[in-house]
Amino acid sequence: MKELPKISEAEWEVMKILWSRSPQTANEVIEALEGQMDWKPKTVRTLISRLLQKNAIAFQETGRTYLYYPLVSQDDYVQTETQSFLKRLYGGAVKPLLVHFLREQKLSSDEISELKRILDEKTEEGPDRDRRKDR
Amino acid sequence: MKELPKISEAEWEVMKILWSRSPQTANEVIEALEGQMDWKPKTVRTLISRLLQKNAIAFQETGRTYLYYPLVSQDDYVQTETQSFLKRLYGGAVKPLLVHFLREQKLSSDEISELKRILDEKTEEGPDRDRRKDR
DNA sequence: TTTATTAGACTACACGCGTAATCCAAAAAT
DNA sequence: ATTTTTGGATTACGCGTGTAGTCTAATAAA
Repeated sequence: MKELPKISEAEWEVMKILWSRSPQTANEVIEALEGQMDWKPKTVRTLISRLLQKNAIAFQETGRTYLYYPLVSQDDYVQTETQSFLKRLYGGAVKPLLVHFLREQKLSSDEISELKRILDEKTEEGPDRDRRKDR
Repeated sequence: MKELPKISEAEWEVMKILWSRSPQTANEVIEALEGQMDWKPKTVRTLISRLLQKNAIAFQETGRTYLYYPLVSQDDYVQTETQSFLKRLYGGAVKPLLVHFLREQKLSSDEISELKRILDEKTEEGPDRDRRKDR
């Protein structure tokens, strides 16, 4: 039940960098974002500061510079965000979203096969398992 | 390629009311939200005004009051929002999200069956169809 | 050693959003 | 006819966010 700090869209970009590798200095983060985000270095530093305030990241001091690293896991985030997104747009129901995606999106045969496999697994040992051998 | 106006979270609640039935007067919308959102009537009116400015809704004048109705479809919205959400959190890849959901969420046996059926359909006539009878 | 650079801290500022309150003209009530 | 109510328009205000710039102390360069 950890309280995940709210991370804005711009801040998210910084987090992705730190999730992909850490710890990193501000300059490394700035460099990593270069060309992809078109932000001034100061802008990135502001985002880093805000993430610090929010306790989304922390740092180890090494001499005059800091080495930043995430305090929250990307997985936790994706999980939480997905949950609220789902609630907002689909009223919390997973199935409509899945149906939507399965229908609309282009999936390769391989992907379809994999999804089927996963569904099969769930049929085997899901929590909603009906104890009969259905099918 | 229509430019969908950005709708905030609070505004979304108003939109849902109007999508569910329209046209409606401000008071009807206010009433519909009552008990569920705990907003002062003025707050709802503000949201309505902002949606007007954004051209997300419009109205027909009838005497002294207005009858509001949506200018954008919920489907378009869900579609667009889902797309950007997907991009933000899953790097645009649908499969990871689907896998995530299929794994984490509790789906009933019935739902699982339905999803399988949909996948089967896709196997039959998908655009990526590999012409072999993959078993 | 004096000067220039740089990292991080602090400050800035406009816009969107949540959350209303005030103002005004018209309609309804008295 | 005068007063009250009410719908819509306008205004308010603090917080988060995007997007930086300035200030300061310390380090690096000259």
